[in-house]
Amino acid sequence: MDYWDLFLYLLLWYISLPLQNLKKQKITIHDISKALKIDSSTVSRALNDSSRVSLKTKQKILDKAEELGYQRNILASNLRTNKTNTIGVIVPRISRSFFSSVISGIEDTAQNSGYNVIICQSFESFEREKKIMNTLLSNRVDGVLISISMQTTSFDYLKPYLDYGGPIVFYDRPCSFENCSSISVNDYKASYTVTEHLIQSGCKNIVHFAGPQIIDLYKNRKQGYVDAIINNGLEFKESYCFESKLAEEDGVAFAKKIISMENIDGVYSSNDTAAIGAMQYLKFMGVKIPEDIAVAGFNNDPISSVIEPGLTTINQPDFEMGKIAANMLIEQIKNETTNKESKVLDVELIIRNSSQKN
Amino acid sequence: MDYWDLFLYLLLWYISLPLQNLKKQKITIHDISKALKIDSSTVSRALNDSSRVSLKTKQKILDKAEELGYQRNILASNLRTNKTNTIGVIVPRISRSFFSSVISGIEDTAQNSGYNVIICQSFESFEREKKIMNTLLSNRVDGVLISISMQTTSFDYLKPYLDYGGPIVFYDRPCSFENCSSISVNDYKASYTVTEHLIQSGCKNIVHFAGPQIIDLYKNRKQGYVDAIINNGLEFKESYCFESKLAEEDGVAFAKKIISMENIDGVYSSNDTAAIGAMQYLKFMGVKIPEDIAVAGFNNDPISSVIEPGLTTINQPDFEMGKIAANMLIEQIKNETTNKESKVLDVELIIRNSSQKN
DNA sequence: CCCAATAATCCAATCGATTGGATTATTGGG
DNA sequence: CCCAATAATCCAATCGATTGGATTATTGGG
Repeated sequence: MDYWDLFLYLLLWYISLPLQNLKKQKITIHDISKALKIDSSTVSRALNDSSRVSLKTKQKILDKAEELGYQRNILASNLRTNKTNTIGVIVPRISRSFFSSVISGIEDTAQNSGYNVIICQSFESFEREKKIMNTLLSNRVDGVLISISMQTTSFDYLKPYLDYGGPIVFYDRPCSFENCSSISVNDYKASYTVTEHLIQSGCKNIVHFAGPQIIDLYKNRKQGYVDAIINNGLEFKESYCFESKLAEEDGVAFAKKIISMENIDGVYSSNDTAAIGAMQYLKFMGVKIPEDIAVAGFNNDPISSVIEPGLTTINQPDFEMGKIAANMLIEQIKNETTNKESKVLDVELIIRNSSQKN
Repeated sequence: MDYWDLFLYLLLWYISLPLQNLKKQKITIHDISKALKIDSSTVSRALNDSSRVSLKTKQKILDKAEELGYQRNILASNLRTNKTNTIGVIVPRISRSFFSSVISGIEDTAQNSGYNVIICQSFESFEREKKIMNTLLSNRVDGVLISISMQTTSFDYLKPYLDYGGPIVFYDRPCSFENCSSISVNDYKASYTVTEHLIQSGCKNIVHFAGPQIIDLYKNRKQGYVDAIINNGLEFKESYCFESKLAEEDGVAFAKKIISMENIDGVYSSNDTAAIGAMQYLKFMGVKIPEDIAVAGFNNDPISSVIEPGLTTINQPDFEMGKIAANMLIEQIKNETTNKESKVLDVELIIRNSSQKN
């Protein structure tokens, strides 16, 4: 008989094994409700500090919640209130220092306003961007901040989210779509300034590394370059413009072309990454910077101050842009309105040795 | 009478105004259910491709869902199934290139396995880390990947999440806590290798920029340095070890000290950031690298190949680490088990000019 | 001590999807 | 054509928190 007992005991133990690995049941308001014999609605109100609950009861409930280790189930709360207190951020790549600063700004503001942030990388892929937008909609984020990918030309994929009533704010790469707000820097003016700076430094034949022209941002940067060239009495040549995605390899490839062109004495790249690729190759080939060829970039990546010579570039208020973008979005979420608004921030020309011929 | 009609019309229009800004009601399975006179449970099963629904009905439901623009409400689904298909990632800073590569690896694996990723930055703050962990628990993420902050010494704040049954995997900065898995590189061995390389290159008095010694990772790196020094017949001096958070400014500050020490001929920094800060200052002061002082770092930041001379450093399999970490976590989520496992990856010494005296 | 006014608490429905079990419809062998 | 076996569909409860309205308890003036 003792053996039988032992057997039963072992059997029960064996059966219970898989259960030990299951997620423990979390404490809910109903547990508190039962423990105190107080209706769960009152518990809910107490936990939300409602004035409909007496101080005495509130304290009892809070104490019990603490004691049981209660943790509000946000999923249930969100479902009921139809809010998630979460904003989605779509970013081309977080590894670009510009974007990671913007994100820090966004997080800063969001946290102060009680919002969570979901960061998603599109890796400059349109397909990925569409998928992300879908996920964000499914997750019912309260708003979306987006910097579109270099491939994005159609914006229909944003429709479902807008129809749902979620606000969207474009940052860095603005685009005129429906009544969405946007925040960016004055790319045209910045570009004009850098180009003029190169000209004043003595450049006569300046090539331009342009980004994808389907993106307004890069179109504006190119236009700034074009106008500065023309307004300063130089001749604009389309053959001096190289379009690419501005990766480091693109810069290297363009540098090769430039060397074969022989008369080039200046480079203005739409970002630092490509500028640095070009500089590395030019230096490797014995071209003197800035004496033979002056170089300027855009973004003020940390790397631009480390390379030799230091790279002249444009510094953008990245952190601030993130803060403002988040503020604009949260404003719209709270007001449940969508009054279009386009903010444009000013930038700063950082002059280093790469551009100073004299 | 016509005026009255007009008045009524305007009144109705005015009343409806605020409604226009409200979020539109989304289509639910019940809308599909009503439209087709099919029970919502069948609709749900059809949308989940259950075998309990006939092909014909399934098609009808899918068509109607498409037609109405149905979008599954993930919140409701998650609440019911007690799963979120989301993993949380806590990272000190996304702007560090090492971490952004790890994240890319994590996202890659996660996406392939159907998981969403929430990225949260602790900015090396313990307080922030605790808050984030709380948010992740409240949001009931299915698992957490964490690289602890430089301030983290106590791990009690992880308890509630572990009690809840959520798995945690440490990456990059492992720590022996309960039965949590971890993945990291062989910091000790890497450190030993770099240090020995500096010695073989002719360095006799090598200082070490150490990270916070409360973090195992930095302890291991220091130990590798110490042992390499001793095993190669040099004298270890505690005064040659400078502890800091390894920011660029720290590197600059240490460089100042080094110059005043006069006999130093080598620097091994626990990260590239501080190494580069030091290099910049040393170069500025006219110290020749590597002839006067050889320098080596850790991480292989992009910047390390751009600075002159190129910085000798350790390349870690960052992207791979992210992939493996995510895989380990997802494995645990699926199996609902937590068998502790510590993976250690190997690294690669990248020799550039900053360390080659001869 | 009574009763109206106010405060505190409870009831019951709801958010949208999922799921075990019950019921109804269909199939096919005899 | 009948009926057992199987397929397809429906019923009803559930996940956990919230909320408008109903009910009960308390307060305080007379």
